[in-house]
Amino acid sequence: MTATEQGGLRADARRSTARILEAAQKVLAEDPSASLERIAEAAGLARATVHRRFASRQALLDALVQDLTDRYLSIIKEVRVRTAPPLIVLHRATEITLRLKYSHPFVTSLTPTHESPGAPASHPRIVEELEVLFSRLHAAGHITTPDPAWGRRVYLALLNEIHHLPATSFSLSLDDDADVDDQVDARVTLLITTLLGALGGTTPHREGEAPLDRHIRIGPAQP
Amino acid sequence: MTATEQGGLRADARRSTARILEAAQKVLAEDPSASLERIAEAAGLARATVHRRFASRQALLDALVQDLTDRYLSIIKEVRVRTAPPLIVLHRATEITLRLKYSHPFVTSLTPTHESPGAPASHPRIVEELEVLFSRLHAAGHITTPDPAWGRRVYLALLNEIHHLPATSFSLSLDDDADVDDQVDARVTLLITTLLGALGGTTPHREGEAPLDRHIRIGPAQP
DNA sequence: GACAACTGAATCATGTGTGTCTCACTTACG
DNA sequence: CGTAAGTGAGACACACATGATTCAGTTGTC
Repeated sequence: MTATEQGGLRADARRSTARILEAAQKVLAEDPSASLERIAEAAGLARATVHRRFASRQALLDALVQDLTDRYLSIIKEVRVRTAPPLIVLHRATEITLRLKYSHPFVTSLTPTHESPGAPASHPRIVEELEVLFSRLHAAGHITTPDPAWGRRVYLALLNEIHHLPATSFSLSLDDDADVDDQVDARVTLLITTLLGALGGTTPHREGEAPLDRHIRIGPAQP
Repeated sequence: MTATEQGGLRADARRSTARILEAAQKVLAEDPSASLERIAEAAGLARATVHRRFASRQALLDALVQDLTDRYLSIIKEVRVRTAPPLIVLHRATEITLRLKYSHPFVTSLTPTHESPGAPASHPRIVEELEVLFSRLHAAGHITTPDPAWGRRVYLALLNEIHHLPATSFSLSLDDDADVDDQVDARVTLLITTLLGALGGTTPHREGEAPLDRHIRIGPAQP
């Protein structure tokens, strides 16, 4: 059900739609105006099939967004935006979002109004979650910026930036799974450090200090 | 000479090129894939004329970039990137860049490789100036981030973000000249405050404090 | 295994943008 | 003022993406 309501379709038809969506990701990520021909080719299908599964180009794009939104909303539940400690939420949500940006590079640059640069905002529920998170961060004192909208914008901008940051900055290959995890962790940390510095009253990243450690207090008191 | 080497062209021909470039700005800013037809219309000229002045669509886009780069490089000289106090440089350069982004909204989103999101980087000399500025900021202790590339990226991202920030955040109309100045000043201040916080060891914007005052020391000592 | 569903390949229609060309006209400039 | 340069309007060729349609062959499913 991740891929936009598949009705009483036959198994191979479902496979086709999935392949098309996946291929569209890759191709459109490199060239947002790529033709359906090229998408079909990348999917190993005939162009006619693409037209059969999606009534129009726009319908395909919509399905792409829908698919991503579905995935995102289902994953983001685990983060417990309203109850978990806000810095934990920030960390986990960032990680999830970043991973999604890596696996679905195109859709994340599809925000209809480019009110935000290239982030998976747009969807009202996602924006809402963001607002909750940031008001909680503010209430907890991790953020002191008066304008909450600015805070969210900075976050999304940095998210985008950290996403496009070349891998060489972290000097690791992208093939190995473990390395990918390291990549993500390093990026998330850098992003959060930067964000809290940008918006917060705290003084982040003085040489070799892990800033989260000073903010996060979980579980029973430590002696 | 601001508009790409005009050879021995007649006066009206030069006017046409200027009109086309100006119209292209407006039209392409709203729709980057707008047809030459629409650009010609916006310029009050026939489509044929556009083709006469610019051999191809790509040539027009190149001219657009060239034009902006020329303007930018000529203005940026006044900033004295290498000699003026780095925070002053940062402030003035930001203001200039922001104004340019307002008056030339399209080209600023034309960076060929989207290595950076929508900033007027790309051109090697501009990148170079940026590097100088940031290394000076770092040397002066205003920035403590180890990775200089990340600093530049954050700056460009924030620049872009502050540019697209809706005017309502500052509650002023965009028609009056004075108001525009206020807008720019407010935005530049917010950007620099955020940037220094994000990258620096200093603690920025605690309620109602003007952060620059703590960093900038110009002229003779104050009693 | 039979039938329905799905696919591939090929064709056709349509729309749209680009770029060229011509010709009557207007405008700049010496 | 006269000539050369520039423009507007229209026609034309061309490329390319989208979308519909048809039909023979393949594949899922009951």
